[in-house]
Order: sequence, then structure tokens, then C-alpha cells
Amino acid sequence: MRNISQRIGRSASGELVKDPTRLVETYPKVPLTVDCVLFGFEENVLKVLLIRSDLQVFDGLWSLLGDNVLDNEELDDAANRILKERTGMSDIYLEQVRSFSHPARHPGGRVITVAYCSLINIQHHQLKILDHELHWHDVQSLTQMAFDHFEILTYCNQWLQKRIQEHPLGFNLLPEKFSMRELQNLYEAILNQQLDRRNFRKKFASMGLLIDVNEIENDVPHRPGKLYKFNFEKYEKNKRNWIGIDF
Amino acid sequence: MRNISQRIGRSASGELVKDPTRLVETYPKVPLTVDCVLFGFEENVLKVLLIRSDLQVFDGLWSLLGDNVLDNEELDDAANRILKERTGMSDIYLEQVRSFSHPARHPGGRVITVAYCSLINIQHHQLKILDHELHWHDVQSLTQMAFDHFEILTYCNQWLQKRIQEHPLGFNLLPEKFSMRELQNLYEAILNQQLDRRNFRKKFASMGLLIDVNEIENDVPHRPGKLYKFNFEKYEKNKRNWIGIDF
DNA sequence: TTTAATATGTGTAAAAAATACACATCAATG
DNA sequence: CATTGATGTGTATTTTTTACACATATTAAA
Repeated sequence: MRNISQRIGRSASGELVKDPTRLVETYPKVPLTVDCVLFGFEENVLKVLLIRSDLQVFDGLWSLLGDNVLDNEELDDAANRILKERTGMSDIYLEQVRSFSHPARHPGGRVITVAYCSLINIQHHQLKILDHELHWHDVQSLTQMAFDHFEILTYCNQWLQKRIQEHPLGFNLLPEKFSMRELQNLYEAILNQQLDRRNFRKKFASMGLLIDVNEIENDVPHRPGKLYKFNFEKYEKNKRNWIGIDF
Repeated sequence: MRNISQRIGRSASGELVKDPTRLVETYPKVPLTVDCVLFGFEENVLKVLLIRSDLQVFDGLWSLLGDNVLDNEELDDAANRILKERTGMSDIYLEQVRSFSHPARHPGGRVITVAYCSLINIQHHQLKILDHELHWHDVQSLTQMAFDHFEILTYCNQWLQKRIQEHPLGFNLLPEKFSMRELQNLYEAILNQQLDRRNFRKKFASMGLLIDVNEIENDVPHRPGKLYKFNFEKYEKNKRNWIGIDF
């Protein structure tokens, strides 16, 4: 093991490094991938888009949609590329969640991966299905996956549960015009928890971020609900920076 | 550019991969570092531990404490190693925040870094000062740093502001026994905001997580305050999983 | 056309939490 | 012993959260 001075890139004599390129060439290199946790919402159930693992050791198991990071490609770009390749969609909510680096997480050797979360309206996209290996899975029914992907999925699911309570991500999973019931179903699916209908509506009403479009549902076998749009402009203007110690 | 099937590691014929090691060998490799944002607290000011950059292009600028990730080293381990090397401390709060991957973020070429945050009690450790290049900096007074480290610091600072309101991190920055004033000073320094004294105390009192140790300050030039310990055991038992849509 | 089924739309009372705000007390200093 | 400077405490007000029930609109079936 080199000593500290060398490892942090400082010469022992204390003089400045003039050629950073040569310095970087001395760094160990690691295979790096991005794994996308693509969440969707269908039939009031939270889904995740998975592919059957192509590794024999994981025969029959499902895995997240991942790929190598290309040379000089930003991680965000890699994630967007995967999303585009699989769903045909761009300009979609997509966010880095965290890295996973256990040395034995990949059976082929050391591979570090960065997990990204995305929320996709299942209706709005055409899956780029190369074969029958791509599938929307119920999140709740999964128990085992290839690699450490179940751990990653679990982490991202919890991350999403927290995130959706503080940011209006959910609207990406809904049609542009949606009913209160659809919105509540979405929150209940993601939070995996029943919510009080009146208080839920009251909460969103008090935020003043829903626009009543003066239309009603037309394909339901019961009294139709009113339709709303989310007021993204108003939200962006008034983003709060909250103070509230709470643990 | 290879086609999708190849890039995701699947053979064109659709058969399973039997040798994952050979597969991984085909992945591009990237130099990977960890940068630690070591926050401290002294004289009621939030500080960050920085080192003077050793690159000539950044002459005079300060940078975070970073290092390469070693072969088969977990990212968490790399961060802990850096922390240990610099401060002599282990078993310290340390958490991954996010990765930064702009292709031009390092003048020596493509280097991806993973940022970690740590909170250190400045009194409790001995800086491993090799020379005079290591320094506790006021966070508020920084405007420019080497690499993208100012961006990383800003991100971590915001991350910390949010985190400390939901998790009891702050106690790592205080002595084991502390006064309410010290606790409030800490929150005010991190949140960069004045807080109402009575409401602050009421808030912490209502959480029931502070243990009155029946001692008082003895080195202050005014009426001494009572000292408290944080009840970590009780906190661990009662960790809340909160529901509260709010944006 | 009537009835049953089902989901929508709405309000209020009670409890809990957040906020604003003032004065007596204690210890040290001169 | 008076001054200085911080501690310790309570209450009234407002806001937010929670629990909870009934009339209404539409479809589908009788």
C-alpha cells in the first residue's frame, strides 16, 4: 500500500503536480454500471420494469435494467440512455439514488453500480421489447432477484416513498388529467398504506396546486369524478425550503 | 457503438452467459475516487476540513479530502479510511451522499467521485497534519474550490441541512454532555438560521430523547445551563416512519 | 322506470403541533 | 451590591392533523 502522500496524489517533496493526466493514469480503474429502477403504475399497483437475467448463475431470476457507463458519459446521461432504449421515452423524471459497491455483488468480479429511479406512465410509452424477457412486475410480490438488485430495489422503493411525500413526482405516473381517486390510489400504492379519502383531498386542496379542468371521468361504471391537472408552474415558483425538526 | 443486446451483456443469439468474468472484462473502466466532506463545529460556526490542492492548475485553492477507491474496496470503507487517516477517528457517522461524474470535472481526465458526509467533533480528534495544508474552514465563507468541490460541498451542505432535521446527527458534533444552548447553536449554524429559543427547547423536550444528567456547565461567565445526553437507545427503538405529504 | 350498487363530494369537532412572545432567576464580574 | 448576560419557564393564538357520516351522481341490473 502506498503511503498517504502518494495516494492523495501529492509528491513526497511537496511540490505541485504539473501534469494531472499522468496522475490520473496511476489511479486504479473500476467497471461502472448504471442500474435503473423504472417504476410504473397500473391497475392501482406499483410496478417495476425488469428483465430476465442473461447470466447462467442467475438463471430464471429478474434483474434491473442496467448498462455500462460509456467513456466520458455522465451518469445522468447513462441513465437517460437506458430509459430511452427501453421505453422510448425522454425528458422523464429520473434521479440518482445511490451507489452500490460490495466487492462480490457481481459474479464476474468487481463492478460498482449507481442506482437511478424513474417514474413512468405505463400507457405513454412503447416498450422496446427485444424478446419476451422484459416485464412489468408487481413490486410487492418480488422477493429475490439477480445480483444485489433486490437490495437496490428495496432501497429505491423506500427512497421513493419518502421522496413522493416531499416532491410532486407522482404526477409523472398519471395521465395529464386525473381524478382525485387516481391520485390517491397512486399514493396508496407507493406508500403501501391506506389513506383517509377526505383528508387526502383536503391536503391537496390546501396546497392549491391542482387545477380543476372542469371535466369529469367518462369511462367509469359509477359516478364520475372531476378531473384535475397539476400546476407545475406554481409549484416551481413557490418551492418551499422547510424547517421542521422531526425525528 | 455496440448494439443494445451486446451492451447489456446478452449474446445476440439469446443464450445465457456462462462466464461472467469474461463479460466484466469487456466493460469500460473508470478511475473512481471518494471525496469526504468532513463537517465540524467550533465557536458556533460550521466548519469543513479542507486541504490545499496539490495540482498546479488549482494553485492556492482548497479541496475536499479525497482518495482513490482501492481494488475490491467498498465505497463506505474507502470513506472510512480517509476519515481515519485524516482525523484518527473511526466509528463515526459517515454517509454516502451522491456521485459526481461530469466528464471535465477533473483536469487530468475522466474521474468519477462519490461524495460522503461526516460530522466530527473537532475536540475529539487529532488531525493527522502532515504539513500546514490541512485546515478547518468556515463553510459560509467559501466561494471557490478546486475541481467541482464547491459544488459538492454546497450539495452536501444542503443535504446535511435536511438530514439533521430528520435524524439526530448533530449529537456527533457535540460533547457527550451538552447544554441546550450548545445544541441550538449547532442547529442554527447548520441551518444558517436563527431559531426561537423557547420553541426549540420545547421541541426537543417533547421528543423525550434528552436525558438530564443533573449537571451544569462550569466554564461559562454567566448562569450555567443544565447538561443533557442524547438517548440513542430510545431513539433507535422508536424510529418513526412518517407519513406526511408536504411540498 | 325503478332499484341497487358504487363511488363522489363535502364539513365539523377535537386533538395536536407550531408560533409568537415576556419576565423572573441565577451566576459571575467589577 | 449593582450590573451584565444568559438560563428557565408558560400561555394564548393559530395552524395542522385527525377521525368520522351522509347526501348525491351515475351505471347496471331487475
